[in-house]
Amino acid sequence: MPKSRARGRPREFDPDRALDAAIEIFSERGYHGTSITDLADATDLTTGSLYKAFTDKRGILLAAFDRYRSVRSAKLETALAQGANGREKIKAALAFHAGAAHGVSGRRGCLVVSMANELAAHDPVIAERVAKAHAANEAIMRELVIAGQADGSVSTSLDPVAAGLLLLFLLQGLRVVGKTSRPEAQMLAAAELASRILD
Amino acid sequence: MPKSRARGRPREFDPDRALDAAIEIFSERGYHGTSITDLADATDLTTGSLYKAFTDKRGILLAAFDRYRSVRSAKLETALAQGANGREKIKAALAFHAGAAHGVSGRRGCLVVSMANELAAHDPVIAERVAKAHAANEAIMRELVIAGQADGSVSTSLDPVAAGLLLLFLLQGLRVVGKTSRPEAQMLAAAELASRILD
DNA sequence: TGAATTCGGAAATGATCATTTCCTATATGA
DNA sequence: TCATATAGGAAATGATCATTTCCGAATTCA
Repeated sequence: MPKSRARGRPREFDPDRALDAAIEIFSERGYHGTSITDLADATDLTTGSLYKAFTDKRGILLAAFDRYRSVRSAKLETALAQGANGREKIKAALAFHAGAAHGVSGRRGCLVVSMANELAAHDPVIAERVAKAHAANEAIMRELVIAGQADGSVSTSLDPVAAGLLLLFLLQGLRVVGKTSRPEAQMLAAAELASRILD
Repeated sequence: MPKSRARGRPREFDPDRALDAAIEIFSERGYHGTSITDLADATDLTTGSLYKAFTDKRGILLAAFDRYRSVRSAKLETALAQGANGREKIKAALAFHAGAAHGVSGRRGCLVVSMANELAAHDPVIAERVAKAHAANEAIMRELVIAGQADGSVSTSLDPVAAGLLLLFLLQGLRVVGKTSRPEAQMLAAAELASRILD
């Protein structure tokens, strides 16, 4: 049977579109630097509609954070699929993040980094989501190291746990430095140099 | 001749002490997350005294930023002096930052990272100071690579420019991940693994 | 068709914010 | 000693903030 429609007047806007705008603005200005009016302007919605859909400002952030994560994860997955072996996949991940850490998207910044810095110390829920995001990326890198060791593209003398965390540091640091723009080639060259730890 | 005292009523508080409190609170809560009342409470001063000494909220931040940089730089210098050669100095720098990226100071965070994320995109003056701070740390790391190549502790196949930037990514990333606490040993082991790029 | 429900939207609310003002206190310099 | 200048401190100011309220519109269910 087809799922029955919701009860009252149907929502006229796409919440995901609104969250995409929220992601941009929260990433660039931070949580406290963004007002509901800013969000209403960016989404072309009234504050009432935002409150009805997301409860409050923090609700908008939480939803935006989750969407940011899922969108970025999907894009990373396709980038990783390009790599033929563990080492190549690690280089693809580094290139993926370096690609986001320059120009417009570089200056906009990463929402995970932004929330880690601004809110993690005082908001346990945000802290947990940030920690989960970090743990997920760390795990991806660690598994790529292990896969590379299995396929012979990564040295077996490398500790996968420490290497996974090291690569996480790198990914996050790229986005911090990227806030004050650098040429793409420079970011990429430095990031890919990290593959030397795999020798 | 002894420098003559200033004209009016002498200031009763030590501005550097006030800035130390401002550094802590700005690092932890961010600029927009910190109110003048918060600063007045933390410094045991009235808002009037803060405004007389630092002009406005942004002036407090700017002064705090400069003080943070000079205090941290001095501590890094002494940490580096421990290293016998280029490689050891690089490991000392990594250990120095890893040491700040866990526990209480880890959760407090780095003011440079915080300002890069929150304000660099919209405040050109802050952006320039952040860029200068990054460039300074990058230069230190680059020069250590070059010194290591001269003393034989670092491979000459390494590009010092790219390596300097890579190490900067690492230092900043450490502070981001450190916001959601990790055990010191874990941070240190991962950070020091970066010395593999020097082989 | 009509009761129930949710949405869109504008205006109102009360809190908090950065900053200023005003007054008193304490110093210098002539 | 008195004019000048700056600090300390409390209270006032006006703007902005997040959130709520209220009302007309659009939809479902019986």
